[in-house]
Amino acid sequence: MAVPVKHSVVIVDDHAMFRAGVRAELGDAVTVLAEAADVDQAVAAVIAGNPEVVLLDVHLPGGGGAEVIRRTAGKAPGTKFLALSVSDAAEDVIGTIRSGARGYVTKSITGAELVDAIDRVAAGDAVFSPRLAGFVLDAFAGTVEVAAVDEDLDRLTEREREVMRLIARGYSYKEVAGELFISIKTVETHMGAVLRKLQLSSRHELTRWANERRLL
Amino acid sequence: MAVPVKHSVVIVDDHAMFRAGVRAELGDAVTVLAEAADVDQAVAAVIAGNPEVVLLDVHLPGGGGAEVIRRTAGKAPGTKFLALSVSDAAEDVIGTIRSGARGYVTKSITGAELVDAIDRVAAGDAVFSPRLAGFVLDAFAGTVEVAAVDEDLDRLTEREREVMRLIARGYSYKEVAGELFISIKTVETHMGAVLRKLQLSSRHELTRWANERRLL
DNA sequence: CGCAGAATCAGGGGCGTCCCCGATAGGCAG
DNA sequence: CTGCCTATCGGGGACGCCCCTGATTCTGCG
Repeated sequence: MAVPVKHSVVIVDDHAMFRAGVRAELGDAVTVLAEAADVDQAVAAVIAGNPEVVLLDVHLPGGGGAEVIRRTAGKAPGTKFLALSVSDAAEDVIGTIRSGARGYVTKSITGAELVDAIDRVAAGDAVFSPRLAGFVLDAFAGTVEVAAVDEDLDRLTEREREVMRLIARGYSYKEVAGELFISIKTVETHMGAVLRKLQLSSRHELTRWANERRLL
Repeated sequence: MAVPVKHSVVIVDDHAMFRAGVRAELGDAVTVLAEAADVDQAVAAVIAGNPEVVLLDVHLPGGGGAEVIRRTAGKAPGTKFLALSVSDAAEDVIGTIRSGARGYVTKSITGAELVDAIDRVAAGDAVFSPRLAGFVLDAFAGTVEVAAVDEDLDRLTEREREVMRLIARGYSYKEVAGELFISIKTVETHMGAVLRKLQLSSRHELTRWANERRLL
């Protein structure tokens, strides 16, 4: 697991203690060019240092992490942004990615995982915490990276999607049957197809799956 | 600003990077006996080390910071708890104080301020971030909503609360049984009591109930 | 000591969930 | 016409969830 190059990074977070923690966890695996506590400092540090990767807090005084990306656009060639946030809310994730971040990980990440994420972002990969991948894939349905999961959804027939929506809302099989004027057995058949096609194993997982994609 | 004694502390937070940051910011102003990433580790560390002050994250896997205070009650004489959280929500603040914390500061605090807060809590003072003081005063002036939730919760026994938390997170009865080293039948008994006492009728309603009250 | 509460467990039953094995009927492309 | 997909059903089974009636042990309290 040798790391051939030490990437240059700028750490942006309004909590000094968290910046210190990131710095300590990264150790000498990367070169920390600068730290910044707000948008103005961050913009200045990124333009001045032209780092390979910027570790960017989403909730930041002065306009948020997205503002940093906007104001440094074109002024720091090659710099990539990796969002690092406590928030796993869909708005935050999608908003940050739309602004141009190449990855989004939560602060529950370990130091080793963060180093790996930095390496991958620097190499051009998109990096996301597993739980957040759904948000991004849904928001960018139609782009190349999301083709795999989007195909999962497309494989559902119209009827299967109807059943799926009701089940995800908490309806029992019997209630779905009454709602769609079909028998319970037909509902079971459709649900079996839904779970198989989406690679899920229970209605509970389906509820989470649908919630993550804002399908309700 | 001379600090005559180095207080002993235990740092409890589920983010390793934040723990590292706190440790770095505190420097040698205090003696860090141990770190803990969840409720079980925290309880063990507090009882084993009997620290003067516990820096306690509010949102913690395994029941939250309040659970740590409850489970160490009477087992760590002289130990005081200082909540250290990103959240400034009234429920979090009040709930933590009700559980027995002697102070509550947000993570935007500086290292020097945190050292000062630790000193004051160790000396017996109550320490609050200025914006949070209002919440605490309001709570002791008599708020109804928080009390209502507490009454419902208080009717549950300790074991019932453990079962409830796991079920609300999506564990099956069998998984809960394995987690708590008891039989499925016992889990069913506890769940029956939980649903009856909370006037709910299914595990799905329990999930919503818990989510609405931020008990996860 | 007797009583109450808490925690542990068993058996059995009704119903929901998920799966397997089928079947029939209609639409549509090769 | 002949598959192929889709939608619609059925039987039956395994297992999970929820409720019921029991039971034992331990602890604390008057």
